[in-house]
Parts: sequence; C-alpha cells; structure tokens
Amino acid sequence: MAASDYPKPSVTVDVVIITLRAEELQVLLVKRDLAPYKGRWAVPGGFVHLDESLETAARRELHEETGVADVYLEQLYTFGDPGRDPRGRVISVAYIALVPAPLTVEAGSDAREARWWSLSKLPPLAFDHDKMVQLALTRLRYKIEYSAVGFRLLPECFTLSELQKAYEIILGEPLDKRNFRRRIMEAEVIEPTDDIRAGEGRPARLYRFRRDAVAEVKARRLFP
Amino acid sequence: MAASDYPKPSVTVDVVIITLRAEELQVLLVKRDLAPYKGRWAVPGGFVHLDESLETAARRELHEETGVADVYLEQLYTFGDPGRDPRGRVISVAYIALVPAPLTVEAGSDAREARWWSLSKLPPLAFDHDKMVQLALTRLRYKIEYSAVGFRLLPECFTLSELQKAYEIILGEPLDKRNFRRRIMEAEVIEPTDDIRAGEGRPARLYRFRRDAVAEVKARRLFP
DNA sequence: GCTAATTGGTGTTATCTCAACACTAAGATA
DNA sequence: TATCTTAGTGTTGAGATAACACCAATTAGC
Repeated sequence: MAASDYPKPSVTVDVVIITLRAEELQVLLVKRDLAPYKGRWAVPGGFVHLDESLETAARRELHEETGVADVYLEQLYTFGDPGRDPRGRVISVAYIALVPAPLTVEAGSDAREARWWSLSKLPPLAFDHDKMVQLALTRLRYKIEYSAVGFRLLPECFTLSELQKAYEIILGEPLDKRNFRRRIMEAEVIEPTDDIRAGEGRPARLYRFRRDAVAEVKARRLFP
Repeated sequence: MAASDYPKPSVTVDVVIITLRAEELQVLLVKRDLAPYKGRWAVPGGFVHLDESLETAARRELHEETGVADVYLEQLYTFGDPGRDPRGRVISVAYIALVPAPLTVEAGSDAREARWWSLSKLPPLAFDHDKMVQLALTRLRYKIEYSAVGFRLLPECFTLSELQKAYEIILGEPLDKRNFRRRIMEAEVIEPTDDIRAGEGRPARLYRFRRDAVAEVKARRLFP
C-alpha cells in the first residue's frame, strides 16, 4: 500500500522545558486558549511542518516560547495512544529541553499565557501531558547521575556551590561538598575562569562548562 | 489551527527484532518487494492503523513476521528527517524486540523473503535502517548492564552457563564464572527449577526468569 | 577597626565493592 | 575404570567510595 493511500494521524512535537528557579525544578507550561482542554495548562508544542525535521520542529517551538536557541534538547518518547487527543488521532513526539536559570519567558507571539510551574506543584494538565512531564523528570534524574547535563540548567558561569546546589535539587538529596568537588573536577567537564564572584561570605571562583568535554555518558557514574 | 487542516506526514512503526542464534546476535530483516529500495533488506514495519496504539502496531508487525506474542518490546527512537523516505514525509517510530533463541521465522503472510542476519555482517539496508539497527544494538548493550533484559533472548528454561554465554556475546567480552553467578543470584531475577539438563559433562540445573522480579533498572549495575 | 557571621575551599581514613583466582563434583565416553 | 567434559563453589587483595573537620576570605554589625 502506498503511503499516500493510508489514513494518516497528525504529528506534533511537544517540548518539556525544564529549568532551575527559586531552588527548585520548574517546567514551562502554556495555557490553552482553544478547545480541547481550553483553559488548561499544557506542555508547549505544535504540528510538525512537512519540510522540517522533528528536532527542528522542537527547536522552533522552544524558540517561540522562550526566545532561546542553542539549548540542550533530547528526544524523550513518542506518545501515540488513540484517544489521547479528542480531535482525532494525534501522535506526539516529546522532547526534553534544559534551559539556563535566569530566563524570562517571552510573551508568546500568539498571546497565550505562559509561566513556570514548580514540578512539585503542577496544575491539572491537558491531554496526557502529566505522564509526559513525569517521564521527563525521571529521565533527567537518571541522566544527571552519569552524564553532565546538569550544567545546562545553569548560566554560563557559576560557582561550585551553585552547581552542587543544582545537583542536590535535581537528585533530591544532599551531597558531600568535598566528594562532590573531587568528582566534578575528576570528570573534567568544567574549568575555572579568571573571575571571582563576591557576595556574603568569602568570594567564590567562577567556573564554566568545558565545551570540548565529552560530557555525555561517562563510563562511571558521577554520583553513585 | 485544527489538526485536520494540516498537511500530515505518514507514520510507521519499525521493529528491530533481535535474537541470539549460532552464538551471535542476529536481527530479522525482510527483503522489500516494492519500491522504494526494492530488493533491499529492511527492518520489518508498516503503517500505524488509526485505531491502534503504537505499541499495538509494533506487536502486530512482530507477530506477522515471527508468529510470536508476549515478547520484550520497547520503544527505541522516532526517526523523522524529511527525505528519509523518497515517497514523501514518513515518520517512523522504531521499537526494539528481544525474542527467545530457537525461533523459526514464519513464512511472511505477504510472501516477502525474511531471514536472520548477523549483526556483524549486515547487508546494505533500506532507508535509514542502518542507523536504526545500530541504535538498537547500542541500547541493548547499554541496557543489559543494569537491567535484566538478557533473559528475553533465551528460552524459558536455561542453564547458568547458557545465560553467561548470552551475556558474553552481547557485551562482547568474557565474564568470570563465579562473579557472574554471584551477581545474577544477588540480583534475584532468576530462580532454580526442579529440572536438570544432561549433556556432555556434568548435568546442569535449569533456571527460569522470575516473573515477579523487578527486572528493570536495578539501582546498581549488574556488570560494571 | 574589631568581632562575629557567612560562605569558600581543602585531605585523610575506614569501609565497602569489585575483580582475580583454582579446585572438587557429576555424569558421559572410551 | 580411567579420562574427559562441563557444573558448581569462597576467599582475598586492590581499588573505589563515603564519611568526616578545619582554616580562609570576605561582609555585616557593633
């Protein structure tokens, strides 16, 4: 049977955009202004254009919502149960995006309301987006243990204490300062800058993510 | 924009069916008898029906090709680059299936030629199916280290030596017999049966996979 | 300007985990 | 009955991990 003869589902991409704000993990949601689920909060997403790749579509959605480019983006899972969208058969390729902390949400070009929500206090979500967000969180926790995605949630320069705090928030448990610093340095994924950040207490050296580092999939877990 | 107004891609599922035969990992491929790529070998797959879930579609394809049901099946990745299929925009949700060893391939209902291929000696594949198979292999190697999917490649009952051999083939390296047995038993994923298998040498106890075991994602890697 | 408070930064040791290693057991075959 | 073949079983040294406390540099308050 030729492809064009077949009744086709619609295909969307949805992007679970995660950041670290106010000492907790937060996710960006948009309020739907159209049926179905009008007025409910949802993960930002939209239909895939015929001439763009899935990742390009995800980056387009991400850019429309946040105005940022060049962020960490990874395919998460494809949701395709019949009945997940009352409009008809819609298959959604979900992505997870990690964006640096002090990010202000662009006023959506389509004037939809958009805001950050704490992952621990989510409103009821449209479609099967609660499953989507939960899966993203599981994947993030899991990934951070043996690769270096944690940096993607921080601004370009950060102190070791800020980095440790980020890891503690994501993993949900306190980490030993000396062990943390030793392992991060041994992993060779960050490098010191020449800058120092002053504040209350002793000033701290600023570090940055090493762009040449092999951040993905270390042989050994970073935080066992 | 309503879903039905949008130009839609086609959606297929492809299933990378992997087994262990003749002391190596093998994958089931079918020879395409239609354009495009007519005569080339491809991963079995087909269009998703509008009333079935993605996993149901994958199981249907798997059943059509092999006649088996109740096998390990997991979503692998969704391939959706424009241009990956010359017929037009086709998005393919790839699954990986692990089937027990002594499985004879059903004569395909559509009389296509189908056979097992060694993963180390693959023919040129249609579409982007070489990437698909490589990704499946990577995922399998990766997964077997910290979960218990290895059993899904063996018949219901097996000896510990057979299981160790399977792991050695998948990981591509020899394992220490005593360490292997200790870890497998500590993981509590298999249980002894009352049966013994005789053969050349001392007869061996048969084991089976524990259906009640929490096989997925052990906290600790099985084979570090 | 002196003291207290706050955060940054640094090594060592006991414990646990992992990997290496060799012999006896049971049955089949010659 | 001797030999061959595969099954089955514990211990130990080395390396990795986790637990742990103090001094340093600056700011804030008096």
